Amino acid sequence: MEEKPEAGSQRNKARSKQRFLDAVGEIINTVGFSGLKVNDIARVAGLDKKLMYNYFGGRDELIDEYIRTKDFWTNVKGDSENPLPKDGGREFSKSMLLSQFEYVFKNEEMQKILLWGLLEDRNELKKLAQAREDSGALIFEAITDPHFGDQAKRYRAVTALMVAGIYYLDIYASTQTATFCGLDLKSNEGRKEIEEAITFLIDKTYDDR
Amino acid sequence: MEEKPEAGSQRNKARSKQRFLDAVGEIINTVGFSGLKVNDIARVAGLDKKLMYNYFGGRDELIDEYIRTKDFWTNVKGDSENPLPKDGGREFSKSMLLSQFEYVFKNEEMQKILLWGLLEDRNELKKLAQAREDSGALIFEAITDPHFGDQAKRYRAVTALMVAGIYYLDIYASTQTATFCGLDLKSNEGRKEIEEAITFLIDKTYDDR
DNA sequence: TTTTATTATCACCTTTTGGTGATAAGTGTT
DNA sequence: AACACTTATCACCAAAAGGTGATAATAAAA
Repeated sequence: MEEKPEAGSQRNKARSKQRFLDAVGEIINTVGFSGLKVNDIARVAGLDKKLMYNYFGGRDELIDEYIRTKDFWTNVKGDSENPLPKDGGREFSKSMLLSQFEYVFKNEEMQKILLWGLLEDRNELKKLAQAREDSGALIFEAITDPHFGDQAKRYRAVTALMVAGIYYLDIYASTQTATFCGLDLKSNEGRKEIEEAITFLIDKTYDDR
Repeated sequence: MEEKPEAGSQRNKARSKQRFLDAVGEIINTVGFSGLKVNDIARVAGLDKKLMYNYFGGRDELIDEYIRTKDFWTNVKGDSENPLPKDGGREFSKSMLLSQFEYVFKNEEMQKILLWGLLEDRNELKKLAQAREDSGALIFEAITDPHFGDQAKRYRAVTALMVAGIYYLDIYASTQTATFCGLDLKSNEGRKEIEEAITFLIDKTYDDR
């Protein structure tokens, strides 16, 4: 009953489990959610499907485990012990939104996860959405709520619109060929317009307080 | 070779076709896109699947026809012969965005279509996206572009963020139980915050010109 | 080396799904 | 009534998909 075979050995439970998880990601990125069939996952993983049942319990449990590995947000909050910014978080907000705009655009796997959360009411996806909320709450409560005072909800609503808009526009850019409001969201020009609008709107919101 | 049997007759091609189209909508709204299986569509329609092949050619063609019936946007542009508003479209923009926010929230079928456009690269869905663009272009070119002049693209980018944000938030509200940026998008309070933010941001954008 | 436990594959089964030819049941015409 | 035409159902097939017991191959322990 040994637990840690050498890395190069032919038989390795941990490595096989990872191959199944990787296969899920690859299928989602290439074929889409509808491609997550038992036989196809096993084929992409290069292993027998029986192992999937042995190691995870079944396809659903494998997918849940995959989702759990994709918690992109818990990493974000890392710098929570920074000193309180003097500008009430104005520059922090702008750079956070702009980096989200770029990050989601480049990270198709993240786009898929976001979409997935709007499609299926799978429990693990709800947990992920909740994790995003918890992560964001830390920032709101520590930085922007104190700064905006009784206007705190106004700022949250503005942020909600921006974040949601960023998500949608990035996903749209990756999947649709058409423009959006006449802007080419794939081009540098189009994206620059959006970035400037984000900066503009956040500035106006801070100016108004 | 009579073409129009009485409405109450047992055999009626037009009515049967409509039943298939309705079945597609019902399945999308209850089960989701993954539920669009040939046998299930026929079962929900209450007809034999063979008719689906006879009348539409197959499932894909049926679905395409369904999508074609869901062109929500061509109806919107109805009032294009209105006189040019003196405020550069400020109030028009606000009321349009606010009514979109409410309309999409209440119309789950529309949410599904929007989501679908981000998921599959089906040709009919691209056409729908293009139709939205064409419809919006009329408003931009007639009203807001002239008003904003060399800032026209700035306004378009702001609108893009708002519209995209509205879509995402409404879909999120219908599918996720969690809050978004701490706001309960299902509640009147939460939605009021968003509405006020929309009004605020559009006003600031017009004020800045 | 033999033994034991783990890792992996294989063959096989059942259910689901997509698809179609043959045929029945209405509908209107002559 | 006999006829032709349209509408609808049925029985059936093939392929795809999910799922599992038996068994082989490997690695570690005895």
